[in-house]
Amino acid sequence: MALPRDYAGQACSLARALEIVGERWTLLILRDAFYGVRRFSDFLAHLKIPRAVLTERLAALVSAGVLERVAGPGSYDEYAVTEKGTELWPAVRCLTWWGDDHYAPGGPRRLLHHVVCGTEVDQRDVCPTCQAVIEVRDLVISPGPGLPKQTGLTDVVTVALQGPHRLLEPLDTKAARSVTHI
Amino acid sequence: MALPRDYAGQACSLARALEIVGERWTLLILRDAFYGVRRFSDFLAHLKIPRAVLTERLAALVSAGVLERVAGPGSYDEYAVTEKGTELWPAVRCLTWWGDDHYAPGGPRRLLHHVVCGTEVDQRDVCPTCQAVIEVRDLVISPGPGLPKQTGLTDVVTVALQGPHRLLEPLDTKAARSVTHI
DNA sequence: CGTAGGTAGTTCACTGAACGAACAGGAAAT
DNA sequence: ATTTCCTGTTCGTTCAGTGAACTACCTACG
Repeated sequence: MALPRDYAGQACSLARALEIVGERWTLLILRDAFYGVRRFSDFLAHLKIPRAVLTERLAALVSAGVLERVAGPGSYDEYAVTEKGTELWPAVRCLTWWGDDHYAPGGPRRLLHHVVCGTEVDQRDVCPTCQAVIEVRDLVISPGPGLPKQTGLTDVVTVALQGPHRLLEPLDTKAARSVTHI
Repeated sequence: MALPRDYAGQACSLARALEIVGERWTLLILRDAFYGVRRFSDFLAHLKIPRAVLTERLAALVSAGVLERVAGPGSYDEYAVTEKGTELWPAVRCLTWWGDDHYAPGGPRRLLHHVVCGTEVDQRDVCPTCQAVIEVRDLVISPGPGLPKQTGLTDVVTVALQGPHRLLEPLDTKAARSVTHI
């Protein structure tokens, strides 16, 4: 979306929000973070984003408190979604839903189920079975009917998301990496 | 957000959606359209956006079917939100809510009430009183506690939004204009 | 060890979009 | 008839995005 310039003079909370997540690539980075991507190289491989832009966007998101830089299992840092960041999930979900409705002729590319009961959730993150609002961590994402098969993408994130995966749970990109080498 | 370039190769509905509404200014234009702005000059005055950019964004939104160009009361065309466009309301609302939560220390800048019962609505467009999902047209927006008073902005849209206003109802910018001339 | 390769950046030249001011043609107001 | 308003278009400048090359550090393996 938007460019790094601010929307000066707009007495509007939407403008404030867009100053944080409105720039090109930013929401896609955040979506990947919800999917469990945590490493610089994994964002890079999955999004095919210029390295300099990824560096800048991650720094901006950390600075805004949407992501935080934490020590990973190895000696490399990882980027994790903060509480403030998880509160952006509804926005990501709404936009994705709209895209599915209008630009996914084969049906949704990804499905979301409630982890405790397995029910597919509605557009408002309310579980039809449990009648309760679902936490982001209690959502499981899995490939949907509209997801193109075998598109030649072999990056570790794409491979790791071939199966169901709980949101915000770090992807096991190490395992996915070994799969691609077979 | 983003720039006019597409997010090629992303098998993701979020990327599709961002190709439509992810560019800089686009969501702010759409927000104004929900507020009832319909004329080129009113978007221009309220957003302080370069004319060439506004021309291009409006054309892109019309081309995408989010807005449609209709004959206005005078001899000038107006831009109206389509059904496809109204389906983007949840995304606009989610982002605005997040901005209010984190960047509006004085409370929400705008309040939303259900037109049939007057109840303030929750984050999911569900009316706590009616227990039903609310249509966009049934929402009334009014100035909230966090809205800065008397910021020197005298554009017709800002003036027209000083009072409560039903979403998608065309703003009476003519009346607002005469007010500013007093 | 030592080397080869992976990781997380930085730098740089090129391209393209955003910006703001000036200009243009038709409609409205007086 | 003249002026002002409205909806654009044009144009030069500025600035961000792009992709390739380069750097420094860390890890794995023989």
